[in-house]
Amino acid sequence: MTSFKPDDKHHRILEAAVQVFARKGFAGASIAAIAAQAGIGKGTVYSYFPSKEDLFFEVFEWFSSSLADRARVDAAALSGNVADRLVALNDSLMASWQSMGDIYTLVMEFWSASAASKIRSRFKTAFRDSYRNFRQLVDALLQEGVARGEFRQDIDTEAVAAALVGTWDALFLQAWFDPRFDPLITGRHFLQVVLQGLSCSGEAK
Amino acid sequence: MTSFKPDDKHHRILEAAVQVFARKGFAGASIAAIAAQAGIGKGTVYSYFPSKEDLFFEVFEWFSSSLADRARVDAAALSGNVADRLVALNDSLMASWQSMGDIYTLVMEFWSASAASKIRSRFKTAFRDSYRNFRQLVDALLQEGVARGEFRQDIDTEAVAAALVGTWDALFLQAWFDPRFDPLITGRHFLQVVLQGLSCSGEAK
Amino acid sequence: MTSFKPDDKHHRILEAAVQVFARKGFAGASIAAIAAQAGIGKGTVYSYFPSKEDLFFEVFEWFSSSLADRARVDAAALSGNVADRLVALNDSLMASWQSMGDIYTLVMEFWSASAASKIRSRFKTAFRDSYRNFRQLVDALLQEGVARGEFRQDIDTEAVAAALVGTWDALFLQAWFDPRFDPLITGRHFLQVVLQGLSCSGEAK
Amino acid sequence: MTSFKPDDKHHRILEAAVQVFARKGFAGASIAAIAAQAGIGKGTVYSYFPSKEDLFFEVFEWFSSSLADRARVDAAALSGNVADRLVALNDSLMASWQSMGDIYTLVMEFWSASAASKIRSRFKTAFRDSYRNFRQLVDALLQEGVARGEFRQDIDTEAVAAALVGTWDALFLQAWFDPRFDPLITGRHFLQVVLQGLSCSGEAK
DNA sequence: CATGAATGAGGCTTCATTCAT
DNA sequence: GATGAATGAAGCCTCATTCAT
Repeated sequence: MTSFKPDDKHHRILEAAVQVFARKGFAGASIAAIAAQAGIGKGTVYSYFPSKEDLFFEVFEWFSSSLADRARVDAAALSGNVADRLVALNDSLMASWQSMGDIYTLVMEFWSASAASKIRSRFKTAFRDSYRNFRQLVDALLQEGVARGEFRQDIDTEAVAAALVGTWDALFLQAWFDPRFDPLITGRHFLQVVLQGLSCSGEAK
Repeated sequence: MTSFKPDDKHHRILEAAVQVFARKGFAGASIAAIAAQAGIGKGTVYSYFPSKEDLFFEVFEWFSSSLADRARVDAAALSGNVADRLVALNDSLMASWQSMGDIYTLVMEFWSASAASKIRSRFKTAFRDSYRNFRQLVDALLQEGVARGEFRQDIDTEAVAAALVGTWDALFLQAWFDPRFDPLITGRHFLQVVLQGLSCSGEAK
Repeated sequence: MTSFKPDDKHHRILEAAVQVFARKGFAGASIAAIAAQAGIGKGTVYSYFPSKEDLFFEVFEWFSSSLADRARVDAAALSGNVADRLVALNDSLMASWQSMGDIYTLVMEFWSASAASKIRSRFKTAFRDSYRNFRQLVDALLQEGVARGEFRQDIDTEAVAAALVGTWDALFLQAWFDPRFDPLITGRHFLQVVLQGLSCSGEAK
Repeated sequence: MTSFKPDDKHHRILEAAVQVFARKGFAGASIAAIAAQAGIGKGTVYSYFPSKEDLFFEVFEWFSSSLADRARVDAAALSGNVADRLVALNDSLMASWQSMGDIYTLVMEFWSASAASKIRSRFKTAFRDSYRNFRQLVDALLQEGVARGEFRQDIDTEAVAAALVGTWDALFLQAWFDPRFDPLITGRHFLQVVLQGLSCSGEAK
């Protein structure tokens, strides 16, 4: 997950920061700990990052773009049936989160930072854009489904895209709190219902 | 939203803490600021709460049980059609979040606290239980729908309940990041699709 | 050891203070703890004692005069042989300390207070007088021994008195640090040597 | 008395701590005051000592080992006559204490710390060992005196050693309380009596 | 009189950041 | 460049003391 040119100091620090921020949270992580984890001196961190918050923000950017890349690749990977591609996206995302292991806690730290850190507006903007992008990606998929006649014409693809994106987020959140909870299967089962709703022109309500 | 008997000191402090934690986050909030907001001396806080973390946790408990109460009431309010009740729940939840205003950021602080604070396990457990309860509440609704013949027999109600709960969470989160985003309408539109999927027995996939 | 008219509030507080100061030291003892131990309200302490330090000083005075009374009684009790009376005094003092149990730590707190508390000069003066009195008491005994012909004429009774007083103090101190150390027996054996030195006109040095 | 390599920060802080603890006591001394006395920042203290209590304990260790070294040297210095060496030890100890000046109050703080501080057991153990060592040192001297025929065979050298050690402690304590009191002369005069008692085989009691 | 709620000064400790080496 | 020693602001928390009830 975290792979850089191993000798690049900037990356070494970033990798270390990922670990330490994930383990201790933003407030609990000390520059000293990050430097130690990176195997360098405290002062060196400041030659590469202007402040602890900037370092944290770069961790966020790296994290966020890693995920976006992954999703983009997944969405493009399959062709043909849109429904299958959505299921594949579900599986891939859940697996992706699962593979992050301890790093997942970073997400919660990012949320918190966007709510209350000194540079919250930077986080908020980035989060907003990141969500917009992801929604667009899913929206494009859905529209393709509509175009291909897989889905009904009258659906609000933007709304469904937003909701699906959110559901994936939230399923993994619940899974993080609850070891008994299986987000992948839950996601799949739910997706079946949604796909049903997308395709059949029923009289629900 | 935050209304207590105005002369009860414990409540005064809790109210102040809600404001300050929401504005500054857990780490950024100082006991001094909370005391000032409550119009009392710093030391007084400590005759009502053993520590900053305990105070924060009580804020969480208050917040979390307020929401749970609200949801329970909403779910029970209407009778008859389950689909309508789910829509009502959607509307009520979104309105409820919306009415919280700045206080919403607390949720993100709670998530962060459950990831990295010194009392994270308390938060994790409470969150887990809180999600379980909410899922059960929605699950019960869905099962009622199945029993009443509104929904198909073969759906995984638990999965759908979990996903819906998550979707509501996540829609509001996205709305918080993005002023252009309307969670209530988005939620309704998505819900229509889901309800469609729940009711019509199609051949999606 | 600590016996007062049980319904006298002043004494109740003093008794409680003895316990708490002994257990926690001056700095570690809180007025709240003392009040609780006395079974009264915090504020009440201040109707009887102007400040924590004054309360502590009264504890000191009580302690110190209790000991002085005891010593005076012991010294007067026996008549006849001065040597025997010194041995009896040794035994009585050591038993007296021993019977104090946990309260002994107060002595160390008093020393500390006389070195560094805000009212150190009060403590110093009181300690000085208390030592002077005790030295005089022992000196009088020794002089009686000289007068009775039990001891040699050429001894510096004041020096011996001071040293004996100090030895008793210090033996018990060592015993407090070291459970293997028996101050009573050690005191007796040493006293035999001293009595020997007091009586026989030898050519040592 | 307190002399270290002047440029070693660890020692600079220790020296400053000695002064401030002696002047204000453990509870009354603030890290800020110690840092100021050392001419450094508050935070620097914590890169050399983990806590105020640890710093205090190191002051104790320094103090205690300084004294022990001194005593050991003194005891070894003279050879020949044991009686003379005991007198020399008396003189040296008293002079040693006297030269400490204000620093003497540390002893009382140490006692207090061993009675009631949070790390009392560390102090108690250290004190116990320190007393044991000093008693052994004096005991060895006395046994040499017995072996050389200077002293009688039937004396309890351990008891006499313990008592002498205590007497020296206590004489200086009395002197600290009472400016009129001369511990050196008092100690010498008393020692004459003890030496008499050690040497002449009399019939006292 | 007795109480205990309220206070705020004060102290330990942490840690982001700087800067001389 | 890299380092880590030094700093001091900032924050949690305790507790002696006051005072309204």
